[in-house]
Formats: sequence, structure tokens, C-alpha cells
Amino acid sequence: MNAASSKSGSAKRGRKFDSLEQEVFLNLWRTYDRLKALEDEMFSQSGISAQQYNTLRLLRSVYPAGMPTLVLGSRLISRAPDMTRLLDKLEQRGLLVRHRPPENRRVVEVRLTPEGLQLVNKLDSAVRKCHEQQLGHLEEKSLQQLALLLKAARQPHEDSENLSLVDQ
Amino acid sequence: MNAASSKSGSAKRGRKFDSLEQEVFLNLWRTYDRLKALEDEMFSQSGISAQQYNTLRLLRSVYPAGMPTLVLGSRLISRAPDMTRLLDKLEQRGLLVRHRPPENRRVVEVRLTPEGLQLVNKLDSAVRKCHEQQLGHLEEKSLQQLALLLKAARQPHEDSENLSLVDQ
DNA sequence: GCAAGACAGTTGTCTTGACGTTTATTGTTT
DNA sequence: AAACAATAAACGTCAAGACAACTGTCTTGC
Repeated sequence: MNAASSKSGSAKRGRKFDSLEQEVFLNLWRTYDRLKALEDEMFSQSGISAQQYNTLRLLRSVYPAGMPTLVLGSRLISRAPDMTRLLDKLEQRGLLVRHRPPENRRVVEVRLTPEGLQLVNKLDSAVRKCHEQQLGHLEEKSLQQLALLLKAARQPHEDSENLSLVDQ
Repeated sequence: MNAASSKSGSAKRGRKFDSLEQEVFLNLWRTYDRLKALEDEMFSQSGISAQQYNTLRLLRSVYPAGMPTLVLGSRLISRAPDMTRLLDKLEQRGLLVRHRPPENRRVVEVRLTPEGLQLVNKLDSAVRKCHEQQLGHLEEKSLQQLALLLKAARQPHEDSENLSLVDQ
């Protein structure tokens, strides 16, 4: 079936991987896992999760306007199937408010409160420092190339409709 | 504080990212999430999770010998804090066996059964096809470069003691 | 040889993620 | 206008991940 595809079938790589594609994916997984561990540790000191932070950051980008729940969910970096409960917690802490506009009571508009805005602003420097710790050892050229390759890697698997923060 | 670091402080990138490092990490997250979705879908048809598959794959690499639980856990691609329960499920399905060697009853040796070996062998082609679908659109040169950059990105954050399958 | 400490797994508990179902609201059809 | 389908969000449930505390097993020092 793939005798013709010399690319992934080259017998030179004998050792641990069935294919170059597998090697790349496992490296992606491992690297994500290691870097996420650093981020998790940073966020745990702030009492907020990475998902929650990204939610607040996204809401800040339209502040003081709001955003419907589903739009918010589709624009997050990683898909979150239970937006409702994630927003519940942030609302309980007074970081955002929800309300149903009378002209279309199906949607729920989510807006950052001044307290939420203040918190996400306060976290910025810690987040930047964390990213610096994660990847600061790489040269600028490598970072740019890595970003490009990662975008190219997922490009065929993006819904063309829902573009997230990281898409151009 | 970082007026001197012209690298991440360059004002040219205004739009969405505080720094190049952040852009790379968010791209890493997003790309991992998208590619993992494909893998999850493939595995859901096999009634086994990616973590479980990697556990079996790792055990195959030493078959017919076994491996202590903790060593197994530290060599997985992503850390799994509840090895016990993960192994419980695989043992219940008859894919592996555990036993405590009398000379050191603290450790638990985990070994693949012939059934487990057969299953992981059967899954190989589906897994390879999935990785091909994930990343087959990239050229070999890009894939090699991506693997190199990913390794370099996590390198300072690896325990030098516990090297996983994806480390050289 | 016995108590203190280290080590390897296990168990309990709480939080998230995943996935299907339900409710409320609106638009459409007849 | 009533019935029907669609959409948006909420809810219920179950499995996975995270974290802490605990049990059983060596090892070491007195």
C-alpha cells in the first residue's frame, strides 16, 4: 500500500519509530506536556487554570464589549466542551457577568467585569515570564521557524470557520 | 526589566501576542490539540486510549520481559499520575499481568500477555495511518526540522534521569 | 534487632474533560 | 396559529487527570 511512498517508508530509520510522522507527533506531545507542566505550576500559584486565563484574555480583547458563549468557546486555544461550568466558576468569583439580551434570548453575552480585567492585567507579567522560561533558550530565528511549522502542521485540520487567537 | 532583551521586546509584533515565546507556546498548544483530536477519534474506535496504547507499546519494546510500574510511568510520553488505575484496566482486559518478585516485594513487575502483544501489533497499522493523516502533508525536510526544534524546545526541562521513548 | 527513613504502589477525593440528553427560545412551514 | 425544526445553553453522568495521604517493604544506623 505504501511501497510507493518512499518518504515514510525509508528503512533507514530503524530504531524506535514506525515513521517520521510518528516521531514528530510523539515529540509534539512530549514537548507540549513538558512546557504545560511549567505553565500549570505558574497558574496554580494564581488560583486560576490556563483555560480560565485564556478565557479572560479573550474577553479582554473585546472589553468592554461581550461575546456569546459559543463564540468564546470556539475561539479558545483548545476546545472546551463545558463552557457553561467554566464560566460558572469565573462568574462566582466576580470576574465576569452573563446576561441574555432581550432581542435574542437564546444567546448569553459574556462580559469581563472591572475585577476580571484587573486580574488578567495583573497576571500578564507572570505569564510572560513563564513563557520566557519555557522557550527563552531558543534563538529568535528558531522560534519563528517553529511557529511557522506548527501552523503548517495543523493547517489542514482547522475549521476554516472558527479561527482562534493563534490563527492569522 | 527587559529593556535590554530586544528579542522578545521588539515592538514590531504588535497584534495579538505579548512575545514571540508566547506565540510559539500557543501555537504548540493549538497544534497539539488539533492533532490529538484526530488520534482520539482513531483510538475511540479501538476501545483504547492513547495513554493505554503507549503503555502497551512501551511494554512491547521489552517483551517478553517486564518493567516496574514507576519506570513505566516515567517513560511514557506524558506523565500519568495514576499508573495504578491505568494498569488495573489493562490487567482486567487480560492485556498485561503484574507480579511482585520475591526478592524485592516493593516493586511490581508489569508484563505484556500474548493477548496484549497481539492487540498492540494489530493497532500498529491504524496508528501509522493516523499519523500519516495528521502530518503527511508536510515535506520530509519540514518534519525533520520540526522534530529537531521540538526536542530543542523541551531539552532544558527534561529530567536527565528519566528519558522517554522520544529522547535520544 | 529495632526504630527511622526511604522507596514503590495504592487508595481516596476533588477537579476536569467528554459526551449525550434536556430545556428554552426563535425561526419556518402549513 | 399550531406544529416543527434549528439553535444556544445548561444539566447529568461517567471516565481521566491531579494531589495528598496511606500501606507495605526494604535499608541503615544505633
